[in-house]
Amino acid sequence: MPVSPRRGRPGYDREEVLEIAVRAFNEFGYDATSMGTLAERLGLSKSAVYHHFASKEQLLDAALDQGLGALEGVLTEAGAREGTPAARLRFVLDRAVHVLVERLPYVTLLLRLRGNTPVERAALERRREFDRAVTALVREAQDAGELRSDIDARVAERLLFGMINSIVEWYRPEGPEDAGALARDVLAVAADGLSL
Amino acid sequence: MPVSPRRGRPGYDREEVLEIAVRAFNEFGYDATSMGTLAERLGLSKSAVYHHFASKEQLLDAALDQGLGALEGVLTEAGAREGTPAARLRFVLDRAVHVLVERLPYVTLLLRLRGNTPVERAALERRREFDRAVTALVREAQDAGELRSDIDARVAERLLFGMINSIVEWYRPEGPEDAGALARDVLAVAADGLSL
DNA sequence: GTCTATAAAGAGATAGAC
DNA sequence: GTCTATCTCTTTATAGAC
Repeated sequence: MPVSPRRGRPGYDREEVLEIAVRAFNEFGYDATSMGTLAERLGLSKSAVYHHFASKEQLLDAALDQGLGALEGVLTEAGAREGTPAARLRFVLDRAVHVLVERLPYVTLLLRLRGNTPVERAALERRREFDRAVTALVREAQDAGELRSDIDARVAERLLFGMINSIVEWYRPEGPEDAGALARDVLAVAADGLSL
Repeated sequence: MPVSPRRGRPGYDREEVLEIAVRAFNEFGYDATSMGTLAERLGLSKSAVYHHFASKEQLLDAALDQGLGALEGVLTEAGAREGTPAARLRFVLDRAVHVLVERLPYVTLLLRLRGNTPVERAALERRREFDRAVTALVREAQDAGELRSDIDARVAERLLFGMINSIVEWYRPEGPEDAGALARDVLAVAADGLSL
C-alpha cells in the first residue's frame, strides 16, 4: 500500500533515487555506471542526483548499509535463539537465503565489491565479520558432533555461503521458484548433498 | 624452468603483459583499472602497453578466452569418457575445481563480468553454454536415478557451481589447502552434504 | 619495444537560477 | 526538487621519435 500515489517521473525522494541507482550499479557494475547514466535512468539531470546524494560514493555507502544491516540482523536473531549450534546454523542459512531474495539488489552490490575505496573496504570488513561469526557457528556445531568434522570449518562456511551468495547471480523474483522453496533446496544440499 | 632468464623490467612479451594486466583487473575490477595503472604496474608508459594490445578490451578478450578455453576443455574430456552420467558429472566437478585453481586469475575475471560490451557478452554466452551442458548432465544423472530428483536440475547445477565458483573469492595458492584437497571437499559436500 | 606529447571524450562535482 | 552551464581531472587512444 504505497502512501505516495504513483506520480510521473519527477519528484523523487532519497529512497527512490537509491533504488534506481542500485539497479543500475548491478546492471553495469558500480565503476562502469556514471552519474550521467544514473541521471538518464532517473530522467533527471546530473545535478538533480547530487541534490539527493552528495557523491556517487555516498550512494554506494547507503546501499551497502542496507545489505549489511539485513545480514547482520540474521546473526542477531540467531544469537537470541534457543537450540543446538546446528539448529542455529540452519536458521542462519535459511534466513540468509530469504534476506538475499528480499534485498536482492542491495546484497548483490555488496557481494561484488572490490575494496577500491575506504567506503568499500569498511563494507568488506563488516562482511568478513559476518563470515567469521558464521564460521564460529560451524565450528561449534562440529565440536558438538552435529556436523561432519573432516572438512575445515572455514572451508565449510565458504562453500555454504558460496552456494548461497551465488543466488544473486541467477535468482529473479519474477521466476517460478519462491524464496521458501529455494531455501529448502539450499538446506537440503547443505545437509545431505545431492546423493551424487 | 623458464626459457627466458629473469630479466629486468623492460622487454615484455604479450603473455607477460596479459598476466600482469589480469592480476590488476582482478584486484581493482576491470572497469576501475585504467591503462595508466596497468602501465605503472608494468613499469612502462601507456603507449608501450598499446604496442602489445590494441585496446583495453583486447586485453580482456584474450584473458577471457584463456579461462573459457580451460573450462570448455573439461567438458570435452568429460564427453570422451566412459561411465555413468553421475561419474561424468563427478569428473566435471573435480576437474572444474582444478581448472579454477590452476587458471585462477583468468577464471576469476570471467566470473565477474557484467556484459557491458560485445566482448563481454560473447564471453557470457560461452559461459552460459557451459552451464547448459552441465545442467544437461545433472538431468541425465537424475533420469538414471543416480542423483536426487526432488531438486530442479537447473537449481542443482547453479548451487553446485555457485559453490565451486566462489572458490575464486577466497582460495590463494600460497595457502594451506591444495587443489586436490579442495576438490575432495567440494565433491564431499556435493554428494553427501555436511550431515547438518 | 619503448618513449614524450597530445588529442578527444567522458568522468565526478559545483554554481547559481527557477 | 530540478535545471543549464561549467570546471577540472582522468580516461582511452594515437602520432611520431628513438
